[in-house]
Amino acid sequence: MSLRTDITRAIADARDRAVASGALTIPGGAPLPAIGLERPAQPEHGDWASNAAMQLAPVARSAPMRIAETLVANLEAPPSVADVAIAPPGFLNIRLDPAWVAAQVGPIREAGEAYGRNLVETPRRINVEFVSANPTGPLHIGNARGAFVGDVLSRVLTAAGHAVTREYYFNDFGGQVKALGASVRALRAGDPIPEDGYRGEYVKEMVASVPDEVVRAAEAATGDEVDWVYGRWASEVQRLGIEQSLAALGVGFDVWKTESSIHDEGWVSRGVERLREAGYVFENEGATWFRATSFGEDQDRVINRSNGQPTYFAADIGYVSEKFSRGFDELIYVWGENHHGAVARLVHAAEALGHDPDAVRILLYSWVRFVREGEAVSMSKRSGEFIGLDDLMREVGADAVRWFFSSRAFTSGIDFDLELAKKQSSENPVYYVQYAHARASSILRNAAEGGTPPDAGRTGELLAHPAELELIRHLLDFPDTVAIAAERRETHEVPRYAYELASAFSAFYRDCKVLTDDASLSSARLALVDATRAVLANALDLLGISAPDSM
RNA sequence: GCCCCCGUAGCUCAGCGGAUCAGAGCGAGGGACUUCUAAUCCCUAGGUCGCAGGUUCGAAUCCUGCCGGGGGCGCCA
Repeated sequence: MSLRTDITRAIADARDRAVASGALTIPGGAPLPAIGLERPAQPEHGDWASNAAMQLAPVARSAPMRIAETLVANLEAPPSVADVAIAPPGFLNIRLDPAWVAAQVGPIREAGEAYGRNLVETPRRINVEFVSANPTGPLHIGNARGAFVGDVLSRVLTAAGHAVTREYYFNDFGGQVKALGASVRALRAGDPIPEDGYRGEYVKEMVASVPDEVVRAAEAATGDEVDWVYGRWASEVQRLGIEQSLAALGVGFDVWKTESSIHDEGWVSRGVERLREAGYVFENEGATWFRATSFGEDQDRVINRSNGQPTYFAADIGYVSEKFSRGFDELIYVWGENHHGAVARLVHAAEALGHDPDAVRILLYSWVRFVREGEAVSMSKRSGEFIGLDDLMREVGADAVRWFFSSRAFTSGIDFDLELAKKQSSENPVYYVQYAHARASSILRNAAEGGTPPDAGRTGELLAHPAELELIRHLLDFPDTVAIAAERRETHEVPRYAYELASAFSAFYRDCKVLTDDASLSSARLALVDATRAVLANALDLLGISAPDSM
């Protein structure tokens, strides 16, 4: 499937043969360690290197160098491999056959958009829920990270071959909706906004456009219901705005789910009933509780409050059932780390409902600290003090923002300096990658005008320059990059890869003139340019970033 | 008090199921444009990988303790 898996498998086979023939003994039948394979930094260490012998040393109770020799003696190398050298303290340094490498241009080019796709042997049905910001105001820059982490992760999982459903969950049921409604009511009446109300400009804008039927419904209502009437209307307005903002960012969703629908369709009551039958629910002090302590948590969790209102957790119980009922193999939740406290109870509730707890994966991304000229910018919808996501995209640019968020591990807390981002916008590495794509496109255009067609038929013999081979080796890395990112549910390796590919292409451009008097060589190099252009486009597509034909 | 992330070059961050890892981008200094796109390329500078122990033949990477930053520990979401 990929070079990495080919070579790894060959080493594993060599090990197994050695064990079968008695050349390698594993005392006590100890479990075999995984075979590590990496791209060495120094070229003299080959194209790939494996630490398999050193990993095996403790379980085989033998010297790494001797094991390495045994592995090499039993190795049936794939055609891609030219030779395998042993280096102290026991590395296998693997060198690829340059002619084989050069001959891969054709297959990569033919695969085109399909290259680096459908890599997994067993596709899974995966639900990715992300953003899920409350519909109490516009998206602000605090929501940006979740949006791009979820979006890029979904793209990578899809590319790897999984069936991904992207989902947004609207909390339209909780007290924050009532608080939003109370703010609208207060502003309309000229009263002060309640303590827990919302103070943003957008609330005032909404107040100016409350439809007549909403006003009539509110006038007909009594007590708290007045706030709910305004709140339901206002949250629906915000919800539409959020959908538009996300669409403008290129962040798409397949399913928009509301908390109220989870309640209305009975998922919550049925879920709680199932938990009750399983013995995980009890009543105490007028409230209904989930016995989280059965799963090692330090306290039990309230499902229904003593005032009769369900908690957010109640909806989570219903929602997790509802999601599994749609046949997903895995549920991914992209949450901000402030939800850390809710992780254990959700996983345990899923387990108590009879689901595989490992199928519920919660990815917590760390907070972004937004800084403007050294000062932290506070972000609060209630105070109305925040920077809109739409504003950020206008200020800094969508491609630069996407690159910024997708090139960092989501577990790292990061600083986002708004002034610096604007200043460095033109220096952003994303443009470097796009530029490489534009440059490749330009060469292909020139060739087409000059009547030189790309031809990958003889690249195996015609392409041998170090810069050519290095570029092709990078192209060959793409499927592994996608597969590893998908497997780890970590996508920040993709921008890094894209940058390195662009860099290898720049070196090639510097060292190898594509359009020359030698028609055969030109055609072969054009095929390489075309393959590179396609892979750059594929990598950028994984990030949701455009691949321009000219800049 | 307990739990979870994080601490690596001036800045922003990779690397962290050990070895063949001291890395990238930006910034700083120097150089290359009658070009298949200079939004590019080449060179230079720089870090006791927070601190202290431990495990190991070998630790940025694993363990323990401290220090520092962030986030949790609600009948809030």
